[in-house]
Amino acid sequence: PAATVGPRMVTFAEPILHVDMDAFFVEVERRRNPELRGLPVVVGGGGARGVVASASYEARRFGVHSAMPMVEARRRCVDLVVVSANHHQYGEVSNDVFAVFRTFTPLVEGLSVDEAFLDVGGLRRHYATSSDVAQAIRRRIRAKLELPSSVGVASNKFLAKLASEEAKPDGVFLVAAGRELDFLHPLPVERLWGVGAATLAGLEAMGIATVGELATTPAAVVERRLGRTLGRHLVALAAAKDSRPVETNVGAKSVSVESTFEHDLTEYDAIETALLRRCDQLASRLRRQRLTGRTVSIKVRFEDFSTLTRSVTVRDPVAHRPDLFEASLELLRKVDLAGRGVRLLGVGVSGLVEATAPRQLSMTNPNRRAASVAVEEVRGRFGDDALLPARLINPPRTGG
DNA sequence: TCTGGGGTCCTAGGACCC
DNA sequence: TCTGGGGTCCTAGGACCC
Repeated sequence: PAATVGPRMVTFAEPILHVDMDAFFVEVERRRNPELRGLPVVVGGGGARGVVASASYEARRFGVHSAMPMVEARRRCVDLVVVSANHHQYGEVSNDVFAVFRTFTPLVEGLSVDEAFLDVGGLRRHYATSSDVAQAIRRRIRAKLELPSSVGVASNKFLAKLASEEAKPDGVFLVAAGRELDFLHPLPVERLWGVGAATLAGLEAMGIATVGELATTPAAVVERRLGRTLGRHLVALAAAKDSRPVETNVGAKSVSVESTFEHDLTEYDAIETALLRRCDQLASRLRRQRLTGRTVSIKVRFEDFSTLTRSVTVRDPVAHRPDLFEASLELLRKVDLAGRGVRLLGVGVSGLVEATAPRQLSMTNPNRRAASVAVEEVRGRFGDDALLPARLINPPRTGG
């Protein structure tokens, strides 16, 4: 909330910024390796089943975009340079970027590693317009971190988010107060935040192609097809109405580890070992974040891409590998694998509770619990690979 | 095109309780 | 008595986002 003087808020007409880093993973890689500049570069999984996580603008000119299978990306751009992802580093650079945001305002709401909403209403005395704030933020990110970014400026969050797309690459785009509908109504409906493939199909079935057409459709008609919550929400957005405040982030709600095998697994033992490996990784992550959780979930994706999840909620929060493995193995045993090839296996924890009180680390066997605590202590000091369960040492090279 | 990995939110049904 | 309504928790699936 901005300061007030008299009856009027001292703020900008367009106080909301959406800052979005340009081709973030690629630009972080380029900072480390300048030879990548000017080339069609993507960051992503290099394996047969990898996809593009981030594409440089040079690569985009060939029709390459994020989420595209790497095989297809290489087909479209013969000279494509593929760099494997280094998510740990992107996380650290992301912290640097967010630190710059907070030199302008504490009202920062992160949406992902490389984008955030900022409410800069409180900077009215320091800048003539919020677009000036946007330019100052971009300059500071470039000066301190050598990274390009784009900023959308608007009177609310969802318009700012749309505006940052228009700003790219390396620019600022303002949706002026009072001109919102001029900007919004010509856009195709799929540009609305929250409209994906399924919702788009529903809207198309109603003959709605643009945001303007959605805005003139009776709310009841939209709600009947899309459901009350979503329908109401989209109709409001189409009228440029979005009163959601910028909210500083609270803690995560779930932590999970999943990965796709290079080749589908059919042997039950191999699937079980892969599950143990994921439990091991998950335990490490939970330890680093000092979290425990009450609900353990597994995710199984079959060769035909059909996917199922199973979950169980336990009384006392868990975080250590043996507990995670025990719970997830029980879930796996409930799944009818029926000789079907398993493409992906994942395990996760939700219902998170901060790991402070020792009694939250439930284990029925006190000796095993003591051993697990010792393992986590060693890993905390010497790294995650310092101690491994026997069956994870020298694993067969099946990829996973 | 043959489809990653990390998340969030919503819906819906059933159990259970008052 | 054969039948209420609301709240909360749990599970499963799905849409969506980057």
